[in-house]
Amino acid sequence: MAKAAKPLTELEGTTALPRAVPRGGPGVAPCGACAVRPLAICAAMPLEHLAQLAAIVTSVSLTAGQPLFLEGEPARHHFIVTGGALKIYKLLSDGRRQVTGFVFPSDFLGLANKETYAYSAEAMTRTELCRFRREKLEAMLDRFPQLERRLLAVANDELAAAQERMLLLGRKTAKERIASFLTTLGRTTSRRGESKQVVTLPMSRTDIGDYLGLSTETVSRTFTELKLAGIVRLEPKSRVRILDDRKINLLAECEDATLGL
Amino acid sequence: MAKAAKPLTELEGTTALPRAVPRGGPGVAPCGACAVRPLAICAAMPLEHLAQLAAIVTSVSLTAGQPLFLEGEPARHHFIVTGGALKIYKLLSDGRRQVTGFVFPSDFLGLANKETYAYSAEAMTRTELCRFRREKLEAMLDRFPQLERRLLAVANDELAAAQERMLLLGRKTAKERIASFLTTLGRTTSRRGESKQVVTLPMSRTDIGDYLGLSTETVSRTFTELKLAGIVRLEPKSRVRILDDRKINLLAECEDATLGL
DNA sequence: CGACGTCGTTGAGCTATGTCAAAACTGAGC
DNA sequence: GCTCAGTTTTGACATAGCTCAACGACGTCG
Repeated sequence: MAKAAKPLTELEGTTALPRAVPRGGPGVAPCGACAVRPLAICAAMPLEHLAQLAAIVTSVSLTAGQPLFLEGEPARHHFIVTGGALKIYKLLSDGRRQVTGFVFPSDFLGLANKETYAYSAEAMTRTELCRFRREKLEAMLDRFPQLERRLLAVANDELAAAQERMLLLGRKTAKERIASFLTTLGRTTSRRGESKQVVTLPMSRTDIGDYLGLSTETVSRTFTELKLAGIVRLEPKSRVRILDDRKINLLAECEDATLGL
Repeated sequence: MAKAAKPLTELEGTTALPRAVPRGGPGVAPCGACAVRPLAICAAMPLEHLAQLAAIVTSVSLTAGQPLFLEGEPARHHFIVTGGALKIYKLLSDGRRQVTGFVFPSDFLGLANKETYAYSAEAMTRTELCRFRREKLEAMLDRFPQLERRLLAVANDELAAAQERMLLLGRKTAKERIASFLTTLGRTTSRRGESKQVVTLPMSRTDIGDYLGLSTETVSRTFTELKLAGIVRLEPKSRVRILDDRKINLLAECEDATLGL
């Protein structure tokens, strides 16, 4: 849980506090050398104008558990994650929580927001991000249609993923949810080059439960079930090794399960 | 349920069948006179170039129960609904179904699709749509950045709505789901000018169940509960009258419940 | 206008998953 | 290596919502 750390935006807003968090201003973290650029929307930026992007970015970093922003705050920034991992979530007034997504390096963070943030975002590990003032990034979109096109594609993908999640939340059993979770996470981490057989879970059981619409206990029990069935092995450091690819994909029941991937 | 009618795209694809369904080609349904344009993305089209939009549109109509397209088919078209109502849904291999959305006049239909449709779409009542070949609409986006900007805004809104639905599906009780459903539907229909107190439900109890992640029986029971609690009245012609605005908003627990609207 | 098929409602019992509580593990610091 | 706080796992029990089944309402079509 959040350790009552103040959200970044508050720390910085209009106050004159020492800027503890941003690590560098324009030019300090040149986009040209960015490791996640090929996968991020920045890849759509024409190389010769990359400096314009670098000129409006601020690099920020968060420690585990630190909120980036809270639902309902004025949405002043967009972000691109360069390292670490965050969760985004919505709360009900009595504390029930739905984690609506996990955000990883190269992901764009800021869609779905209007005047205010539509959800809260909190770092799960030490996290690095590029921060853009909204107006400035949007002006950039005007100037570089390729960038806007790319953002639309990202929104499209997220929309498709959201519908997949609705199917999961509305109609899948606990076992299917966990299986889908593992295969989907495996697919996204392998997109960034890592093995698909070993999935690292930077989030707690509670977060997984709140993501899948289950209780912590059910998540835990279901992991044990999958373990006893020989489908996964639970390894140290929050790693899960997928032992039986076919079975877990069958359980996950995503259309692409039949691909046997 | 679908009456085994063939999806529109099949009926028309490359075959030489008489085009029974499209009601008019370019120019026949001039965008200038379109009743939903002010609310649809077409509103972002500069008036003086509206003819270009009209030039690439085909008007199609569906009868109740007729599929527009099926999940997995090549996604050749985008649509804008001009009349009626559709449901979009995803299926699991054993027939479990998640209705991921209802689509009403002025809504854009086509986001979230990649090469193939990410979900199936089926008319719930007699429905009229404008149909655009994907490439052509996308070429239009290139030419009219305002249009693309508008589409991005739509995607944004849908993303926010999707997250709200995840909260509903993952964490709300049956009563809260039905209450949220009614208030949200009331809000969208009032956007198109109708009363907010009387909500018309063009969809069956089964559809509502598949939309909210509940069984038909639970939907039905919950409606009766709300009725007995004096919160709604069930009227003929699938209408629901909201008697106690405050209570239903409290139940719905959407952040804006506190607005008392 | 009456019969039929579909859809919605109600009832009764079942089960997957939630809740509460305690035990076992894990990792950070000392 | 030991301790402590937090997390995960396991257990026992409770329950919201599901399933199966019957009944009722309603619109449609002959």
